[in-house]
Amino acid sequence: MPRRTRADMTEDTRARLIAVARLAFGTRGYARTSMDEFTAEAGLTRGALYHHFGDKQGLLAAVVEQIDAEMDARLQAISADAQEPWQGFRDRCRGYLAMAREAEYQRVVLQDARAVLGGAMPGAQLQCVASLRAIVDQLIVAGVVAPLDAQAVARLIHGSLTEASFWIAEGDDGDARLVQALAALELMLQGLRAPSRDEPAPTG
Amino acid sequence: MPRRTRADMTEDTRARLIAVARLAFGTRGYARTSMDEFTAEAGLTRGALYHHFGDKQGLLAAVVEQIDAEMDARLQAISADAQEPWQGFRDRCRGYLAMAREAEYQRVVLQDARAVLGGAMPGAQLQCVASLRAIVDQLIVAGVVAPLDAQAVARLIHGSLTEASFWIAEGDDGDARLVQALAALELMLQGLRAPSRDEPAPTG
DNA sequence: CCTATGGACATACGCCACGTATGTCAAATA
DNA sequence: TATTTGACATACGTGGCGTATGTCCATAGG
Repeated sequence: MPRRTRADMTEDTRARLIAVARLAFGTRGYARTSMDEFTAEAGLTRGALYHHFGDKQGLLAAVVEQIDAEMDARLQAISADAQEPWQGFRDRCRGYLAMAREAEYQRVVLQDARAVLGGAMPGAQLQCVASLRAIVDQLIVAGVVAPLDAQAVARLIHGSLTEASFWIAEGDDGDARLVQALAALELMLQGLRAPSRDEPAPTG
Repeated sequence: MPRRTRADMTEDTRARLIAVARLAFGTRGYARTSMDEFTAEAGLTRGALYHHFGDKQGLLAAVVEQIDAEMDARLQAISADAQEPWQGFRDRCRGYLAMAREAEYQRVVLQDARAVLGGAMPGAQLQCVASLRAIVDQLIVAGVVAPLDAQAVARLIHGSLTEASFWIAEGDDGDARLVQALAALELMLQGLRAPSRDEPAPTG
């Protein structure tokens, strides 16, 4: 077995391409990133790019997939070490709201990916949303959350959190907006809970 | 007073430019719309475009402004003729969820505008969101909604509704997803209501 | 060990599209 | 009627994407 096989070097350049693209897309944005300059920064040419990813969109898809995978792993870690299922769900939502404030995530995943890769990118095709849906499904089966469509709940929550992350990032008042958003989120999530037996159904 | 003054004709071409661009952006999307072809369809050249709107982004901003104004007017009509304040708020949210399913709105406002005009476009700078915030503010003052930050609540709701509109549009099962989304929305909105005196505070 | 094949890139080309600079003509104004 | 201003059209330069073509090296097979 040779020390460095051909497949290894190939995977290296792929990873390097994605890493440099991730940085460029995250800072300059997708449209303002030239494939000539970008590949030069990676020490390659456009030939390597189109060989591996087909076109500019394919590169963006690869970058989004990597960012999404990392985000999902971080969120799974949060919801995993929770004693109560509801707490895991709640903490995961709060964690996502905090993480989605990162400029790279907003720019690449929430802005560019949606426009370039079509409206289906976030939140369909996103591991973050799929995991959230699974958690909601478990909560519904356990009777903690009211009997609703798990997909609908997951998308509603995901949408509110992403939009809130933009709002928080717009403000320059530190974490003041984050606190406000978390308070409002708390009540909206509470509304999803299945009513206990001795609790009267809400009127209106 | 001449029958058709110069300013009238100018406004005509402006309106025609916006109308044709609105159609093109709504069907082909922003990126795939050539300014050469588009202006030709309007019976003009690119000279007229750059004279009135500065650049392609300026044209998109004008189109978004028009679409948003129309949407806001339709929503104001809904929330205006409601006997109870809460009903007006609730119906407005439901109405927006139904309207946001339109392909033109999704494509132009929710997809392209966010990426091209920056992340601040929807929902800041959008009349829809500003009106929703005002309604929430009134409900908070009236004690119907819990004491929260109206901006945060409005953005959370707006985000969930836009995301849900994409999810509904992705499905081909008619209005089944709309019904599911409305059910989940109902509970999330109920969670925002201020607790009445004889009602115990939610635990957890 | 030698050859052939295929994949991993680099190089070169054409095309499209945006923005700008310049020109023209009609309307408003004095 | 002379002048100015604004509403367009025309022409040009530039940048960037995708593709076609070429080259080189690693791996497989005899």
